[in-house]
Amino acid sequence: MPELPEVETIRRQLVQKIVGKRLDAQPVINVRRRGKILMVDFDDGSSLVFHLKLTGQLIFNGKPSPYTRKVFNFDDGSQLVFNDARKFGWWKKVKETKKIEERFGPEALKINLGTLKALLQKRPNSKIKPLLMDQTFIAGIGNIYSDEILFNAKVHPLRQVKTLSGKEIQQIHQNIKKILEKAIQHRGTTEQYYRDACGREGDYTKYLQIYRREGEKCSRCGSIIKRVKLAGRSAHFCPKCQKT
DNA sequence: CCCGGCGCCTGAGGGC
DNA sequence: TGCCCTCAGGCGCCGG
Repeated sequence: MPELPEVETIRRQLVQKIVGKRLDAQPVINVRRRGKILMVDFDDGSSLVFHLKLTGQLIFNGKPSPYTRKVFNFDDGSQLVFNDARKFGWWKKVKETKKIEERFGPEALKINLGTLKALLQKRPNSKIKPLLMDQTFIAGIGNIYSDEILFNAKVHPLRQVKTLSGKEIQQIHQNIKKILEKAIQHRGTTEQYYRDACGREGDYTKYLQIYRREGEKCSRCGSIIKRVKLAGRSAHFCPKCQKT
């Protein structure tokens, strides 16, 4: 599932590959990201906006497959191929991205501790995991990285925000940065479908401590990792390291 | 405010 | 081997 690190990986690669090229006679001037959204900007202020959702791929000069939904052709003969097995992903051309960007909370990698604390104070009764995944609260974190962040911060995914100590909030804040940055360095996590813009799998998969490890031993204390469902999503945690 | 459930879609994996 | 069933999951929307 492409979350912030995966989309950022694709963004960085596409900046190198498509800026300066023309799509339908229009020059690409930049490739930006907001949360999990990717935006290809043109010189007239318009943009092509993508959301990869669960199984979307954006592969530069990728080979068309049965899952290919759209091929964007550049003036030099190169192509950007959009694949999506589950068809949840979307793209659209917009005159400007302002309205789309406004819907998101602060960028997960840019938020400072004070801002995070202030935002959390407004939602005292929320459970921490769904809140971290709420894109209007903080932008970029999904199911995989929220599990990893909370495991590393030693906070149970169902903890109510108002029960969190200052130290725990600080740990959450530090691990948001630490984990997302490390995941970017390893070009993200490939569960099944994710590929970077070069068609390669992400290497962060081997660093996952908790996600999809139900029944395995916690790397810190050896307890058996558990999984709970909340609102149709799974949360993985160590029952000993991450207390309710 | 907060939560749960549904629908979108289809591959994967388990049971038999 | 192969068929059928269930599940996962981001997100918008709705209802309690």
